[in-house]
Amino acid sequence: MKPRVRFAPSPTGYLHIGGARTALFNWLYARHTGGTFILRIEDTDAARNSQEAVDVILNGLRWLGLDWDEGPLTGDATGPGKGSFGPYFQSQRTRIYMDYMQKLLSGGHAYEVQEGKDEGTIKFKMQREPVVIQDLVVGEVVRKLTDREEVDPDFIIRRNDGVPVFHFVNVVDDLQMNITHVIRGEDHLSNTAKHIALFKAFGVPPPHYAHIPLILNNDGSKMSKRDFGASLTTYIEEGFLPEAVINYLCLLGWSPKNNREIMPLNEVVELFDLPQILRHNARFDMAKLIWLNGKYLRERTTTTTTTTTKPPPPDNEDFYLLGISALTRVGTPVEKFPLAYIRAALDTCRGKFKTFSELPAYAGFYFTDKIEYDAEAAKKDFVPENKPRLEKLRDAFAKIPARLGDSSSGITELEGGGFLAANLEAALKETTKALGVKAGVLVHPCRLAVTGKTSGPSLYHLLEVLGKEKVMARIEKALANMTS
RNA sequence: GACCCUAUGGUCUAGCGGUUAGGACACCACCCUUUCACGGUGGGAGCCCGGGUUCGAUUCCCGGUAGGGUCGCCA
Repeated sequence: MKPRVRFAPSPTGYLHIGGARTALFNWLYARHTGGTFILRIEDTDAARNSQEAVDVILNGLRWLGLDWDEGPLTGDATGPGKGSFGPYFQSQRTRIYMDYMQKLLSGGHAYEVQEGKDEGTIKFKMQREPVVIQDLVVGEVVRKLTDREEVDPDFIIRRNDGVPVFHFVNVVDDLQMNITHVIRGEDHLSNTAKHIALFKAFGVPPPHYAHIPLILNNDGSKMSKRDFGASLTTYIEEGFLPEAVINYLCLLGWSPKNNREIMPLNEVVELFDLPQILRHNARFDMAKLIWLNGKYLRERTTTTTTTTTKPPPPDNEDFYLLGISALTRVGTPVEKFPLAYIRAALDTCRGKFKTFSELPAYAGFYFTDKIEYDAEAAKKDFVPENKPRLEKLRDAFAKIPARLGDSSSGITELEGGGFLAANLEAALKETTKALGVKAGVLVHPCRLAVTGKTSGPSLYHLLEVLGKEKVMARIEKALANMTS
């Protein structure tokens, strides 16, 4: 029988990065074995459930590329789904729960509490002996009763308002949906004893269990909602590439064991299996994710192109889209600039940054005329002796004719002789020669004058994209700032 | 408090009875370069502690310590 696995999140309004990895491992196992990956929404706690909260989960999984074979198609609990074991929202399965609850009651495995603090609830008669759990990741675990359970091992499976509780519905669903392998976070390991007892009471063998270690913060503390990076939404918004996030998640708690770091998902699908999952928790290392993201980003957009060279790689529309949204997100008025200019500007940034969130700081100078000079650099570069040098450079640039339409059009150009990177470089080199200085002597003050920063895209290409008008104005302004 | 899981550089990991303990991120230095980034080269940094078992333990066993998890009318 082919494995049937499920990811069963509760719609809390966000998708935890650890939950995303649980989904990934389930998905990987299903794809590796040719089994079925099921998405089930555990929305029994009606109070805080909403369609939006479910959408967060669906969108997150879709963004990661984890497609499910059975489960809801929309965030609407009463809406359409696919698969023949539905409904896939627990809120829609009351009938099923009532039937199974009845089975337990009539079989003498559960009873309604008549008095005391638990009055009105239904409790499951839990066994008093230790439960043996055969875990595919952890191995054999003998779960003994805790001191409190020693007093009363029975646990509530239906609240006094009639709503069945997690342990019960979880088991009923897994049973009714023919789940063969339960792959979930290790936080459920202790609870598994209850689940196994429940399966036993229903007279069926429990599924195989595989408890995967948790993801902790970089300092080793538990990762909760508040911690940066805990929510998958963050990665979507910060402009991470899904393939980088997936790749990183694969490497947390699992290893290809051949020193490989960057792996396409289909290769992971081939190699992945449950027994080789690590047994210890992993700390989340944002720096490594960022490095991976940079790798993928560069792989996708590595060609440095400008208006004057060949057209940008064809399938990189999303590079512009992601770039524009990153800029817009922090209030950069990109809409005031022609698309061709924006694209040309973004092209000069290709391969230079690791996440799109770095872009605004990196390329902001393209979209504002208020250049604020890096104070330390200004002290170093805007010195009296550099003033005549920068003036010389300005004069050299002045001799180069502007492109038609200049700064606003971005693509129109003069035949070979305009304000282009190659010509600008030649002019600068010539000036340095005349001055008898090294290129850096002119490059640094020029870059600072035009961008306000000490680092950024290729100077010549950036000047070309900016256009003669802006370049000259910015150099003038810088000169005015310098004392002779 | 009880119960469960875990323990290789700062982080992710390979190794699991005899290895110069391997790789990656991060860090430092140098090279490349118009800056930055990329790419090179080199470097510092590790088997949690204590007992066993063994000719020999990072590797096996026990204890401790530390971290994490669970014991809910949350999931």
